[in-house]
Amino acid sequence: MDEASFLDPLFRRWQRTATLSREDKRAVLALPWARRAFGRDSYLVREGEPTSVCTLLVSGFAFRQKLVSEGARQIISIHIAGEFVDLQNGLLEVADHNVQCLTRCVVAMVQKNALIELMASRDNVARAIWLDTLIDSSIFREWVVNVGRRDAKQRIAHLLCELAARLNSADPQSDGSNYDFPLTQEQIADCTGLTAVHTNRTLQTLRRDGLISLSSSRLTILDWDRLAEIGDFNERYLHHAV
Amino acid sequence: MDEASFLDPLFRRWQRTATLSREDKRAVLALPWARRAFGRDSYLVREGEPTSVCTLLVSGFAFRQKLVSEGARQIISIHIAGEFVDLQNGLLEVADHNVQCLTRCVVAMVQKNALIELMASRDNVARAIWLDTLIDSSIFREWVVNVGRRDAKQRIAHLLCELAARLNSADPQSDGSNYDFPLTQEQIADCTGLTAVHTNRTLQTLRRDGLISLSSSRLTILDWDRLAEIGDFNERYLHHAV
DNA sequence: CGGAAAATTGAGTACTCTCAACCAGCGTGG
DNA sequence: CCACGCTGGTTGAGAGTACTCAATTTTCCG
Repeated sequence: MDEASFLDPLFRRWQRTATLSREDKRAVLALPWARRAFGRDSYLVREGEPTSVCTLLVSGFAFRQKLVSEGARQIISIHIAGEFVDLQNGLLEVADHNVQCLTRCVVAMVQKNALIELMASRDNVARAIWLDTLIDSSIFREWVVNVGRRDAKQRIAHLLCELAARLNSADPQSDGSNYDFPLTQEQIADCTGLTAVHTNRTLQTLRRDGLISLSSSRLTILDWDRLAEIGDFNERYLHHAV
Repeated sequence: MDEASFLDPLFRRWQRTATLSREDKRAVLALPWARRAFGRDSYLVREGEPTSVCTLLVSGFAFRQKLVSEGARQIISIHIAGEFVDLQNGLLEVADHNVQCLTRCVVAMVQKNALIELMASRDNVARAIWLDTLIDSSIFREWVVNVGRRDAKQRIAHLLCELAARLNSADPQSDGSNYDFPLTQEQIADCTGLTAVHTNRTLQTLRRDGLISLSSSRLTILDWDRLAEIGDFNERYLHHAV
């Protein structure tokens, strides 16, 4: 991937929901960034540590996570290529949660200050970035609902639908009902507030019901309508976001 | 409350975490707003409806909420006086959740466009507003963790701690361990993803253990340290916010 | 090819839910 | 001023979803 196109996915993403002029685009693409690669499970952000960079996920998957006192882990969101994984820490001095790679990841790191200055000077960009974080928030809210008021089958169905919808929105070429699924069952459990064992059994009932096929990291949604209905999935909360 | 001081709580709140100049303050206080009062349970924002105003809670309590298909309700956050309840909808065309009054509320309504224009012209204000929504997000994340990975006792303890900490931070004069508690048991249940019955029983064990006293809408935290420990409460995620 | 990680299965447990009844406080109206 | 009705709180019993622990199989990766 050449230099020029490295920040392109980002720009495309912002373009979708905000109005950015040619100068805005120039300014965004002029941001100084550093390319880095990370292995599975590497930390991109650590709770308690001061934040200084913003990390754009160029390829791969990442997730947000917090640990509770007994050591249990709750995953708070999944991030796909083209998304900033830590805009949420934009103005916060100290990270309040962890961000980890789900797969191998290539990222572009931008100094937080550069981004904040860019926002101060270009209000369209500021708006685009704010919007990005607002959509993240909306997803957090839906996750509160998911783990708070749905049963195991619904939670997992909802999660599968969300990922499919976002992947599809990010790349309309892709087939949202058939994609490389980056989560282990234990991670699905941590997304949904379940145990790995119960997640396993619940996935089996989804398979038995002919809703999905999931093996060796490949997910096929066999009956989107029914899966979405079971998961009470309404994509309004994604705000046509990636 | 006279005109001049109506937006004051807001300004004080933003002042705490952002740097605003005298001109910024003038611009904020010059925002056109309309005072309105609402009764208990009134809707301030309705899911699915276009958003056009931003609502500052001047007095009273409000909450965010979403309904699932079976009709169950999940409360996503509580808001106290001095907070904007729907900045989260700032750039979103259509609300993705409901906001309701928990008690009688007095609010100041500001046209969304006025706020967005203010942000475009004053980058300090934009930053303050963004920060506000980022802190909201952080609270959402903690709630995902709370309902996802804690048991009933922990969830309720955490909720009580959070409210106390925020009230205290909003008004350092107040005694955070003894405050008017605005939630019914059914609402506590909807915050924590439990049923009202189980919430009742869990509150009883908290009382029996000498941790709290709660009756007729008055909460006293008898042993803050132990309650915070049980609830796995670490206020970092509040970012010293109100 | 071998070891580790991930997925699967079984059995027993327990936390939380459901349903249903009952009590208590309080505002309203006769 | 008391009765009524409503909302919110409390209790009991039984059911069920999800958990724990532990063993086993399968898959993945070096």
